[in-house]
Amino acid sequence: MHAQIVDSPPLGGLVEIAPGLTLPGVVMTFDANEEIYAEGQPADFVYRVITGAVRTTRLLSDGGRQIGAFYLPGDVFGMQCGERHRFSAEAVTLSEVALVRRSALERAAESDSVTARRLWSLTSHELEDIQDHMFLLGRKDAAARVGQFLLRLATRASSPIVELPMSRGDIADHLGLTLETVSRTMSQLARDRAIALPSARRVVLCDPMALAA
Amino acid sequence: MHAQIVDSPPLGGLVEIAPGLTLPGVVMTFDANEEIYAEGQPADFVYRVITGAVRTTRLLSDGGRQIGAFYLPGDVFGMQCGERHRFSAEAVTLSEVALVRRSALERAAESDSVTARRLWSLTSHELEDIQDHMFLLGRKDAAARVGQFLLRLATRASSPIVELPMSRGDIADHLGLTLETVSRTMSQLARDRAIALPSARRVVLCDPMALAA
DNA sequence: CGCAGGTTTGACTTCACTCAATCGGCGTGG
DNA sequence: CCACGCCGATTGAGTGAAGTCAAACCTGCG
Repeated sequence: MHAQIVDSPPLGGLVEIAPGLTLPGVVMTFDANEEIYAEGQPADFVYRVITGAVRTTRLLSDGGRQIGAFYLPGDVFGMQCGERHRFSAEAVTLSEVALVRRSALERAAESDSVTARRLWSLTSHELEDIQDHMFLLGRKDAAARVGQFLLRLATRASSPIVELPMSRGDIADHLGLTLETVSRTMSQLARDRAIALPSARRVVLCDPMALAA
Repeated sequence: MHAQIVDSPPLGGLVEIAPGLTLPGVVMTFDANEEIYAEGQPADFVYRVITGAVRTTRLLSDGGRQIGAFYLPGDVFGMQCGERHRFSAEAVTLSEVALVRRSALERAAESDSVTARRLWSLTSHELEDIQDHMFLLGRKDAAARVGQFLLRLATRASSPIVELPMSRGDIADHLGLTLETVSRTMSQLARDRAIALPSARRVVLCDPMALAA
C-alpha cells in the first residue's frame, strides 16, 4: 500500500470537489495500478482526479475484466447513489486524487438547491457519457471503436496529439475488444494515415474525419 | 398521429410521476410503434409508463438502430439533464404514459431537498442500469446476452413466465445482435431446456441458473 | 548486457453476420 | 368455414471480423 496523503494531515484541507464547490477534504497519491477503492466497499467518499488517470473496473464471471470508464484530471468519480461501490477504482498511472466525505457533499446538497442541482448534473452527464459508450459497444466495429476512443481523448486534450496513459489491454477492456485487436486496429489506422504512432503510447490524429466512421 | 389524451383536457389532472411525487400532469395513450418524442426535440416533459412498454432509440450513421432501454409500467423516462432529448422514444405496444412538465419537476426539486434527492436517485439508478447493460455489450456472447435479458425481465415481473412485448428485432437492437442471432439463441436455449417457448412472445424460464452465465 | 514489460505480428479458429428460403400464426375476405 | 396473404419468426448455408494461441519484437532498466 503506497497511497500517501500529500496535502495535510488527517482531514484538514479544502479541495474543490466539483467546479465551484469547495469542501473540506484531502489529496492522496496512488501508484500506477494501485487500488483506490474496491467493488462492494462502503462508498464513504467522492473523488476527483487532480493529476494522472483513473479507471473503474469490474471483474466478470469468466475471469475477464471490464473497464467502465477512464477519468482524467478534473473528472469526478465514485459518486454512487447506493451505499456501496459498484466498481473498483484503480490509478492507471501515478495519480493525485482529491477526496471529500460523501456525507459532507450530501449536507451541502440538502442546504443548497444550486449545489444539489450541480451534483445531479454531474451524475446526469456521466449517464450521457455512458449512453454514448453503450452505442459504441453495441453496434460499431473495431476500427470505429478505437477511432472514437482516440477522438474523444483528443477532444478532451484539445490537441490532435494524445499521450495514452493506459495500456492496450486497458483500452481493450474498455472497448470490449482484445488487446491484440486494439493493437492491430491501431496499426491499420496508421497504415491508412488516419493516425501516426511515434511511439506506442503517443498518437497523432492526422485525419480525424476518417476516425469518426 | 393517434396519440390520445385520456385523462382530462389540456393539463388539468394530477399524476404520480415518481414514487411519492404527485404533480399536475396528463395521461396519453400511444399506439404500438408510435413516436412519443424525437431525438433533438426540446425536453419539455418527463414521462412515466402506466401500461404497455416504451423503447428509447437512436439511429446510427450506418442506418442501424440502437435501443437504449425498454421502460415498463412504473418506469420514468425522458428525464435528460440537457435541454434536448438525446434519444427518440416510441411505444412498443399500445401504451398509456403520464407526462408532467419538466419545469414543474424542477420547481418541486428547488423547493424541497427530499424531492431533489429522489430525482437525483432516479437518474442515478438509470445510470446503474446502463452500466450493467454496458458490461453485457462489452464482454458477453450471444447466449449470455439473451439469457441476462430474459432474467432481467423475469425478475422485473417477479415470475418465471415472461410475456415479451417487443419483437426479436427490438431485442437484437438492444443487445447489439442481429434478429437472426437472437432467434437462433433462443431456440438453442429452448433445446438446452434452459427456457421453454410456448409461443414466440412467451418465455418460461426453466433453469434460471443456466441463463446467468 | 540481459531481463521484463508491454506491444506487435502471424496463423488458425470461431462466433456472429449476411443473404435467402421457409415456416407459422392471425386477421381478412371469399 | 376455409383460403389467402401478411408479417414476424425460424432455419440454413456461406462469409467475414474478431478471438485465441503463440512467437517475435521493442524499449527501458537493473
